[in-house]
Amino acid sequence: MSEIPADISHDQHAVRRQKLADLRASGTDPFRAEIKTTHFSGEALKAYVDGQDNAVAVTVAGRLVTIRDMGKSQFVKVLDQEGEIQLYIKKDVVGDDAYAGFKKLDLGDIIGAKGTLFKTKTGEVTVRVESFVLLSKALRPLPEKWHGLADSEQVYRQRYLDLVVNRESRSRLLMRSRVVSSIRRFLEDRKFVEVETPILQSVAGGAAAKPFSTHHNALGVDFFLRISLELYLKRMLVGGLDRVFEIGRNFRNEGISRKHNPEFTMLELYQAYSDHRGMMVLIKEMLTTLCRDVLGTDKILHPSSGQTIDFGGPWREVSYKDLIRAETGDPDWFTRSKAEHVAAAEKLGLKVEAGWEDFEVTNEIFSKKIEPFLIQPTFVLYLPKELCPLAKINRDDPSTLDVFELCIGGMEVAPAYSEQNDPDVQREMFERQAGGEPQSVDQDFLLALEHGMPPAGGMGVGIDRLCMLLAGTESIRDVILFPQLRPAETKAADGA
RNA sequence: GGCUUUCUAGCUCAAUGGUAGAGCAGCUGACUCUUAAUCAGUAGGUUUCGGGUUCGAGUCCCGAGGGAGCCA
Repeated sequence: MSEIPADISHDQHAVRRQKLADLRASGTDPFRAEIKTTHFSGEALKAYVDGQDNAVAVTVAGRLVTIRDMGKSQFVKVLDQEGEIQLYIKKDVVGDDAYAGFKKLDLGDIIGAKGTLFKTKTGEVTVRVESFVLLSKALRPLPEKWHGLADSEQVYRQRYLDLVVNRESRSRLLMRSRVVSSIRRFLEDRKFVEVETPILQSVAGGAAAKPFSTHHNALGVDFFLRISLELYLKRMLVGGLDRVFEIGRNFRNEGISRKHNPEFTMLELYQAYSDHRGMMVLIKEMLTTLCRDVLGTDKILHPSSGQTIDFGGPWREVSYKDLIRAETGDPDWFTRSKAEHVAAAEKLGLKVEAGWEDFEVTNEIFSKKIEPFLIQPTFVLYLPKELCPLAKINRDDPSTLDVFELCIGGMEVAPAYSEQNDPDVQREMFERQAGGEPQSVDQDFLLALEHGMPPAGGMGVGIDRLCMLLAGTESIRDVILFPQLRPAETKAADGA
């Protein structure tokens, strides 16, 4: 009994599996071929000498993303790390058998090709292929070539498809790599030393946030994933590393939104014998350098406000208190009672939670009515002392701290402090914040401070948000390769 | 967590409560400088899942799941 073979022509996966089986039957393993490339696509395009067709030999490799078949010749494009390059395959150059093999290739296959560079009549530098090899068979089709991949869920869950098919995603995510490497270069040029500190911590300190918890089996103890880098980097200052930084992942067990991913990347840096004023100079230099490195300009468009953010000019400096006074129209705001603050906040249309402290009511005005409108780079100086237990108290106004928060594009991009290094004051501030939960005070850090930490300026920069600014995007998911999603049942790969 | 919205072919999208369609991709064929190549032909669906209303549901209702946005 023979079955009528099923028509698989509509099923691209089945068609490709059949091609794979045919290749294997003919003795080639389409996953084992080797090639020595000589150029990335971008390098090859640059290697062409104008007017001298077929003078330069190249071997390139990449994923087949476009096929234009004209019978006895075809133009195709392959994509590699640097972008696309066009290949031209002619039957009478590669020979009948090879050409027939080329016709069997599918979009998505990874191939290598050897040939010489020439310019087509429309002026595109192209490889005239002399030989090629299939390096890896793609068993699944690529998304549509013109519209790309639009379904945001698939974009995030199958980011590799997004990267192949959506040019903007690709350049945005590659930009992030350049941001990080530009920052590293900037800091290393200024003698900052990069270190790595623990992610598993028994006290998750340095910020106010809910941590993730986990368990170490052999030690039989619970750990938290770090919520900031701060306390361990300051131990480095105690240890005599005067300029340190770390670029690393923090984890906060809170909601997920356009602006929040549970794991995100922070740069934190500490510089002995500096202070918050020194940090202002440093961050301005760093961000202008970064803009020039990555974008080649000082000015970037901020889409939601329509404004052009200018990193090049002087940056505004204003105190927290002045901003609040201006927003509320009340010059005596900071002498008024909590009840008066609550009433005024509600008048501004804000919801005030029952359990809030006085400073939280005021800060709600800052976060809802002021911060979102600070589009141009703005140093907000001298925040109320309740907002951070790790900074030095200001001498002239002991209700405030020697700190700033750099706001750009309506977001907090970089908080910086004159770091608290008095162990007694630090202990007091920790204990007040801990509110009687002794286990949440990092005693080991306080011990380190008692050994003496040099006066220092310190700063944190949210890398994700910085990238959002530079990329002109409104969603943190656009600058994170694999943003956190709810686990979904994925379509299993078949084992046919 | 709440509200709003969305889920249709591999992908991008259509379809008054009345026979589920198109473009790209696929398949067959033509074409030796194409640029979303072109031309001719052809196949492809558990409309996310489970219930319900109805003579009849992709469409209306209820529930579940995933995504997005707003709020917390």
